[in-house]
Amino acid sequence: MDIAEVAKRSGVPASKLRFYEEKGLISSVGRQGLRRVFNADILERLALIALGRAAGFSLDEIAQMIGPKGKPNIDRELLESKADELDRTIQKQITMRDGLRHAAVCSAPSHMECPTFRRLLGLAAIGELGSNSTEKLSQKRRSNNALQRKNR
Amino acid sequence: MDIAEVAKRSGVPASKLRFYEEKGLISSVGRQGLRRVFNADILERLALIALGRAAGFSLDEIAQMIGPKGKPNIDRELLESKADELDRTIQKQITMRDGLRHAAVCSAPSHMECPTFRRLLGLAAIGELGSNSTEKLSQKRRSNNALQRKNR
DNA sequence: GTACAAGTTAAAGTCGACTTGAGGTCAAGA
DNA sequence: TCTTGACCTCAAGTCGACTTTAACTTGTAC
Repeated sequence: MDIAEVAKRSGVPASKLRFYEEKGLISSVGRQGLRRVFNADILERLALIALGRAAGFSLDEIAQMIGPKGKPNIDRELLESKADELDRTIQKQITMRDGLRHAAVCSAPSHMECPTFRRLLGLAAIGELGSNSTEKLSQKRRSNNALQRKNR
Repeated sequence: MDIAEVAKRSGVPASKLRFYEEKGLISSVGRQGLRRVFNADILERLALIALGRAAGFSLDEIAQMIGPKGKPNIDRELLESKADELDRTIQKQITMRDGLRHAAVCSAPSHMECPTFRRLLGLAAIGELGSNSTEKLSQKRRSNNALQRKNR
């Protein structure tokens, strides 16, 4: 298959395929002249990548998990910790969803007078909703970078 | 209160406060020399902003909702549609979480041989997990921008 | 009265995941 | 033979939400 065929079959734009190849997430079996030639199993691999993204993994994490080629070595511990993270996110979102739902039908003259809304506001104020561990990580990475820049 | 005080009380860094002011999300009551002076109600406003962010609103959306000053005019329809969106996200995440959880304990020799995992893979392949309406919107905005650039 | 910590601005940088653009190569069809 | 049009590479741009940096200005404590 050439890149256009893969794009069509998978719904993934060619630019993204090239990008993924550059990142080492996928690879072509060879070239016909300049043109990449892909094996059919690329489709499953792309699905795997999409799944990883949907689960909240970064491309780098996915690259680690599925390796440069062959069958993925997915660590069960990693899966569980991602599931846990997802679960925490879900709980927060449920809180938010219910809060929003209530606020939408609440009879209080202004949202500010609704106790439910105010409780939510309180949670938001102490950072109890928002920012999960992934975000904190990239936050940390950022400051580490800053630190390293400083120490040079 | 000066900016440091607000930062301390709210946990929001001064740089973010200046940024929010620039964006019109908050405003200081005046200046002492160069220095911004904030009224105490800034704290509630910041909580409101944090809440909006946690609910998945962009800063621009929040700006629209809470207006340049005074009490927010939050549209109930908007709240409901955000709640619905959140709900769809939650459903997908529950699917993912359960899938991950299962994969983590699945006895199949490789994840690829596990029907549950493969079902998930199938969903990912057709884009059924991933990308919610918000992402699609910014996607659309991006292409609109590209279009406009082209048409200039 | 002077040093200095803490404020100020405007511009540039960061992060991840891509997309876009410019300029080049090449096989196939008219 | 010549022209497309699909592919190629590499660099630069995009998006949102901030942070960082550089170059000032000030209120305040000594």
